[in-house]
Amino acid sequence: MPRVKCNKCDKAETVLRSGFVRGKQRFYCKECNYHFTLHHEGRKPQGRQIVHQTTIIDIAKAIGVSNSTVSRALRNHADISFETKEAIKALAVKMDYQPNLFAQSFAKKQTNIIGVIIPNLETTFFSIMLSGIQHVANRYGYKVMICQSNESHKTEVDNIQALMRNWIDGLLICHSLETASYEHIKVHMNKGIPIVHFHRVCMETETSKVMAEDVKGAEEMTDHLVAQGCKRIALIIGPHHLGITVKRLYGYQKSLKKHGLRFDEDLIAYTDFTHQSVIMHVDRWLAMPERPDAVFSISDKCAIHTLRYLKQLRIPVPAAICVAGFGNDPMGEVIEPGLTTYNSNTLQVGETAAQLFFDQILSGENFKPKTKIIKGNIIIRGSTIRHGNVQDL
Amino acid sequence: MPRVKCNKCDKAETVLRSGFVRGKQRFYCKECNYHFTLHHEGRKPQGRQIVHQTTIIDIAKAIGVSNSTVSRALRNHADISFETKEAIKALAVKMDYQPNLFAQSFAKKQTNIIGVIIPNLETTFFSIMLSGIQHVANRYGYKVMICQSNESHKTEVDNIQALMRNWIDGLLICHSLETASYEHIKVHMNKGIPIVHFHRVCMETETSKVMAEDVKGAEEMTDHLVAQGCKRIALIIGPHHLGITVKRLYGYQKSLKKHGLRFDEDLIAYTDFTHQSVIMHVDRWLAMPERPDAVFSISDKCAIHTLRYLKQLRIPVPAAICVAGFGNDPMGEVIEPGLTTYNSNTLQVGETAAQLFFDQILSGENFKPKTKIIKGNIIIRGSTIRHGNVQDL
DNA sequence: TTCGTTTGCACAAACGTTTGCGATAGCTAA
DNA sequence: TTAGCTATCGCAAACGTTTGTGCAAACGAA
Repeated sequence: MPRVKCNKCDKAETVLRSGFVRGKQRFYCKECNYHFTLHHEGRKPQGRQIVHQTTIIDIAKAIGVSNSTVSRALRNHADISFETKEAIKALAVKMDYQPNLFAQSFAKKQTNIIGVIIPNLETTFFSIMLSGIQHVANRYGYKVMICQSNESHKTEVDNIQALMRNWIDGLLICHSLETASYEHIKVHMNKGIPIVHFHRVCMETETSKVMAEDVKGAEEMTDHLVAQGCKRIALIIGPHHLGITVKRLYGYQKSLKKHGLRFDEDLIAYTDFTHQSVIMHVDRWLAMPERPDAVFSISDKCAIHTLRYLKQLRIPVPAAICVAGFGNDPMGEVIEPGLTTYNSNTLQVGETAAQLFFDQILSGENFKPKTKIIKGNIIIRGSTIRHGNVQDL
Repeated sequence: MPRVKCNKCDKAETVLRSGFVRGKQRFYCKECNYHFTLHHEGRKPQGRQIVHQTTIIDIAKAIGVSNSTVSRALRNHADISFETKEAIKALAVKMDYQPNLFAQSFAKKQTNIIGVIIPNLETTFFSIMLSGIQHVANRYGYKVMICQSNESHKTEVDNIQALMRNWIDGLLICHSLETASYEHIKVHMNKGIPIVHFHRVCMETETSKVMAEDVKGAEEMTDHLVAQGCKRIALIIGPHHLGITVKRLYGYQKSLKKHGLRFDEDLIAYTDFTHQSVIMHVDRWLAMPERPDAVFSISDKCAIHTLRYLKQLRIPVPAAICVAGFGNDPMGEVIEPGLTTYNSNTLQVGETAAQLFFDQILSGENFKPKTKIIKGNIIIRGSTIRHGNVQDL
């Protein structure tokens, strides 16, 4: 018989062993018909054992007030007397109190975190937009949580799902190339979490949107190429379903029409912006009986691929073929000849996206989604200058 | 007399008005000596009114078990019977249950968020490392919260402070240029939150570190320049206190010594990596009676500034001056002549940094900080090739 | 005085999940 | 049978903060 006393009757002779539960010896008191295990200490703290941080409760105990008073004092609530406030604040500093933002967010149901989904981080274009978002967010005391979709629709959906699980106060998204359906966005439209689209926007949803001057920019660029004497202007665009594809194609067509040039479907390359797909189309064009005399890409990255490939083939740029891009990638300034491009003010696109989010949460119920077009300007460099003395604008 | 009944004695005739409290009429019952205000509904939910998300409690009520059972069922705990588990899981799907990660983290005192502090996002070099971190983190189910220090020490300190307020499970940091003291890191060393340094590391702390082959890379590059016939090799480095400055300078000196070349302090440029500071030093060098015949920059960005500036001055590269960089910035491949550089496997640096964090949390108490050196390789391009037929390695 | 008002603080619920342990019904082996 | 076990589930604390409201004391005016 074990020498253990029953928790109820305090007798030892009626206690029997009663198996194990979760690895601990269990006992049974016949008289009380009572099962129990031994445990000496109280409830143990669980989870990773982190060094104890000073809490509001610690301060409250130390100074002899309630924790609500401490909470209000630290937040300068009017209900607390000046003296109490000062005493509490001083003690908080002395005890190195750091508010547990986590508990705070939990209580307020507000995280002060914005989720951002972008195709990837390595592309300068996207990282610059991201930087713009970050700066504005920081100004409002918000943190930014970033997910990369890697241009995969599935990853994008997964990321949204993860972010939306009560993490974020808002979502800023630039869709992946693959994304053609927007159900994953619509599902979250009624949850009260503001969603802002930027760069690659979705026209099907009632969300705020930020984009470049896609139509005007493409039109201006095509105008410029025509002015340089180009008559067969090839166009590198993205997938059919992409907004910027549609809009920049429209601007291009508008310009052609204006100048009485024929639109040739064969000069359009729907790509996924990869090196491979660009080269394929350039090869195709070069094999045509009537070669294009200009290539306009709606992405600087692809324009640079084209430019380098043409140089590799010893085809003179701009003499034989002009090359123009869109987006003002820093690399366009370094390559030779310099790449003519449209400066779409990438940083400002990011900043505006974040700003629209704050507009929305600050205006509350009666907010109507806004669409902002960020003004840009054409930058003319060597890759399109045929008759000299054209200055950078 | 107001027609209001006392909450205690239920009489109306003894009740008097008793001022206003927080904008609401207050009453007082003479007989009970009891103050009260009227309020009809119960406690209202506060904070931003978000659409109600299904919680564990909802499921528990719907199916008639306790919430602990639901929690365990969803996490596949052994204590729950197969049938119950299946029923709960099915209902969870049906009710579109999304676990509140926030409450989860709060209860477990673990956020599954890694904080990352980098100088900025626009620089390709950093955004690539960041991407590496992200990919590894995602593999482990962690999210990444990013802060930019903008090369400012104060911002860096502020960011750490903010992140450390119970937000993050770990901190990955690449110090700002200004950072020369590491007190802000040491303060957090004993909080049980793993800290990993990458790229710009801190040698004063017992933290895990990831860096490139700084000494060997600089030495190899200098060797290469010497092999090209260069005898006066100028060096662009960062501030004195920076680890990569010290180590790459050391590698450079090692090579000079090996080849019997004199070390000339005048050929060393301590910069802050800005365009301006680079140009200043290049001007200084060009004005010297004995001009350098090579410029080696420990940052590709500065090497590119140099290269472009020399081209602008019509100084032939590499014929008059060779230019070499470090870091394998994609731009080095595009510029003409191509920039010789040291490929430090930036992506892998980021990946390894994240991996070291997971190594640490997985190994628990008995973890010893590790230092990993990421192997790199020299990439030889036109900017340093003087006697032809040197192949890319 | 005495009623009416303000000031300053305390109490406790609420947030959603995890988890240590209690507890019972039913099962198994002696 | 019955003592000893196991399988399943419930209860309630704990996490740290915010916030609606109760309430006593001080204060002011009639």
